[in-house]
Amino acid sequence: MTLRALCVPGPTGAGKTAAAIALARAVGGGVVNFDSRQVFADFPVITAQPTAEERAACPHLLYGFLPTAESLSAGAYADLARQAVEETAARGMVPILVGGTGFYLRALLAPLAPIPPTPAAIRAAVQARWEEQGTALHEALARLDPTAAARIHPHDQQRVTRALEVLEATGRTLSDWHREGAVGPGWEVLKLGVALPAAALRERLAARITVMLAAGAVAEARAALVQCPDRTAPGWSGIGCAELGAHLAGEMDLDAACDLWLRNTRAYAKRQMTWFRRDASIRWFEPGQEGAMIQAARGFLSGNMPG
RNA sequence: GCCGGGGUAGCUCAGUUGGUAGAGCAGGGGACUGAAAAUCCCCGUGUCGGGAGUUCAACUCUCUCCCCCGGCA
Repeated sequence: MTLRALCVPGPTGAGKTAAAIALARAVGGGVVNFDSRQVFADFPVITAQPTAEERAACPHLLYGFLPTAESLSAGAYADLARQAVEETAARGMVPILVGGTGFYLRALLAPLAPIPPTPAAIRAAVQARWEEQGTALHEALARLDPTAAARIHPHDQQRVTRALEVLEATGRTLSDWHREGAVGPGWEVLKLGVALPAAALRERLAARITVMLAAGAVAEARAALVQCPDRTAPGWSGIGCAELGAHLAGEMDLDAACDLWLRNTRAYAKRQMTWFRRDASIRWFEPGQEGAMIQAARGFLSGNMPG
């Protein structure tokens, strides 16, 4: 029988956690995270991970397990998440994917090309070339892999260097790898998104920072700085983490850090919506509409409704 | 009151020797195949504080008034 899962995508601060818990209670579910920041162990408050009380409602997987110094690639995430989903289903529970990282969700459901991890040494070498040559690297890529180069903007450091890394590490071009279709997990997934109008979301985001500060966000960042003083480490790039880190390093006062934190959060929420809007399979709800979400979920799980 | 420094895009500011203005941030839209809360792309007419004068032409020079910020009284 095909595995059926629920998915709750949406921008940061829209109320996904509450909706997911309501769904989990109603259908006997277990939550699996697909948020690239809530995986970090040192930032439970700043990344708005579910609280202990919330987690007590049902199993929660893939939250708060990664050290600040480590990164989790989309591919590595997908492997972990696939296991987590299958494990949840094996326990007789409905997997409920919850999060805001569209790329992670795609990596899990639509899988990535099966490219092996690129060695750190090659990656470092390509980065060094970018530092020296910058945009000219795109010209090199255009000669080696014109298809990939055509799709990547010359200024896009991450994608230009990634394409070159893959070529050097595997001897095959990125576009060649992409031609090779990957096999998806074959699950049936019902996507019930949580979002709200921009003006309303803004208010929530501002209020949420106040709540996070009251919940010890600054102390959390201070403790994280002891654990991992290198603020260029992956975990420190989270919104709120970076700004509070800068504040603790004496680069700005707390008010300035919080202003920046809020602005960056808003911009991020906008980018998330750009990603999710494209996904026509998402049915959207506003916070507080848990009843309707549960109804839709029950219909889907009873098998009478196509995903 | 006097002496400086200012008043230009929602905010912070650039504007060479006069040719009616442009960056960053914010805001809006978009992309996204292992860094993704990342990375990147597109979108800028605004009484250039008000008024007058000089000039073919003034954000730019002159006068005057108003308002900020320092310092001296």
